[in-house]
Amino acid sequence: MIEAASHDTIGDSAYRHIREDIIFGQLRPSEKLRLEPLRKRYNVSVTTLREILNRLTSDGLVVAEGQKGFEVASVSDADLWEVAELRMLVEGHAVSRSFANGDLDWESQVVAAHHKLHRFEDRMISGDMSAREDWKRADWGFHRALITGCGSKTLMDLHGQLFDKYLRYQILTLAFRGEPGAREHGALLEAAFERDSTKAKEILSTHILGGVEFIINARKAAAAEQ
Amino acid sequence: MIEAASHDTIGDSAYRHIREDIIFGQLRPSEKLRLEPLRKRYNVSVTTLREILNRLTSDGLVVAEGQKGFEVASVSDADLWEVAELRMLVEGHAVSRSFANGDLDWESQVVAAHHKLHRFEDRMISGDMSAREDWKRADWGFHRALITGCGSKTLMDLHGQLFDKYLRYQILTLAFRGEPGAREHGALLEAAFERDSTKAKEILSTHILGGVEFIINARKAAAAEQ
DNA sequence: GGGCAGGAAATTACCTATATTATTTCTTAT
DNA sequence: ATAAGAAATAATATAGGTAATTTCCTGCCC
Repeated sequence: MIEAASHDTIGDSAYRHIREDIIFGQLRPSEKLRLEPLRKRYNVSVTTLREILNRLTSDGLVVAEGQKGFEVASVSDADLWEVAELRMLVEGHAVSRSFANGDLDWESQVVAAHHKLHRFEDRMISGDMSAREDWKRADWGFHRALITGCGSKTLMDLHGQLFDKYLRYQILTLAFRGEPGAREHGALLEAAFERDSTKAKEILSTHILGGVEFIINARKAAAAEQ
Repeated sequence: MIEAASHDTIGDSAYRHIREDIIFGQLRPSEKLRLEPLRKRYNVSVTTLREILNRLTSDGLVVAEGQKGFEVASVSDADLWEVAELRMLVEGHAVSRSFANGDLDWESQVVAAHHKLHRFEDRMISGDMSAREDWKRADWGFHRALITGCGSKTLMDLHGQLFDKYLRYQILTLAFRGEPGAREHGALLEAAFERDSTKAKEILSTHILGGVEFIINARKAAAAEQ
């Protein structure tokens, strides 16, 4: 969920790789990140690896304790709530700004992003779960498109951080809510046309809270199966 | 503005040191951070130094470009606006949550923090500018105390990041607004007693916007002097 | 059997040294 | 003056080694 830059070092690309592996669950929550095995897995030296883990620590996806090394940030319902609440706050604000500033180009981008997302949603709803990762990327793309008009890089970066953390929970629980989520996306598109940011914020809150509830139920079910 | 942990490594303490030096202007905005001189200055190896700079990059206080190395994040009026706006949003939200949850212990902490701040403000207003750094720390302490009741670590961390960035602008311009700022702090304390979060948000917005205006004027004046 | 010491093994944090690669600066010829 | 190429500089990446800490194992005692 981070764009590749033209000038990037080995460290940068390994950083993105590890970051995605955490978000997409290849590296499990609370998993101990031993340096030697990881170094081999990502084909980098210990030094470079440590630089990467330090960055991820500042991102909040990895925790480093004393001299005990690194591990993947843990997950909990409480943390999910915190992340979701902040996402509502920040994304809601960004959407307002975007609606106020966005021009026709922006509007077109939003339409394009929604179209793409909608196609994937249709496939998912009709039972084809193979495109789950692509669908998630399209979801990310649509929500990003909605806020690109906000005109604040700081705000966009912050949103990216929060969205990624939220996304990890969705991926971990394989959560696809189906039609309700898709309907909300449609309603968000409508609100964008009308530049009605109050309405958009409401939908967004429903959307995110609905997602949290869904994820928490899925987590409960998974825990009960143990 | 970051608490020292009991178990900290050389890297951790150097990280805090460099961070403070950026925020307090010892390392100037846009300053190129050459590895060899810095290594000597902070008594660490290149390896450790690079780990630290990578962390600061994720914090947004340092930027790393391609293979051109690191430099201190630049400053601009536009960036200040972005940071200030986000601080209003996040701190306002945190204050609401804090007012809703805070118990008597919390209230007492707020009183204590305000008392300390008030003393420094008196000294500053009467012309004694020697305690500028202490005053800034007390300012930080008061704003932090107001939100400690929010009950969300994610939110507190995020606020810390934003406050630090804002603080750098204040320090860089040696900004002390005097009585208006002090009055607003008093009003915030009052709002805390009354648990009136709407009022607190309003005061906070005035407080931060007033600060931004003051800083931008000071920056203009400094630029004109060149 | 459960808990608790003590020591061995593993792991991390940190440093130095070195190779490689990219960028910047300086030179030189046109 | 300008463009091309060479030299110098600086950043990235790797390896290897030391010291300190943590973790794990084993035997002992209650």
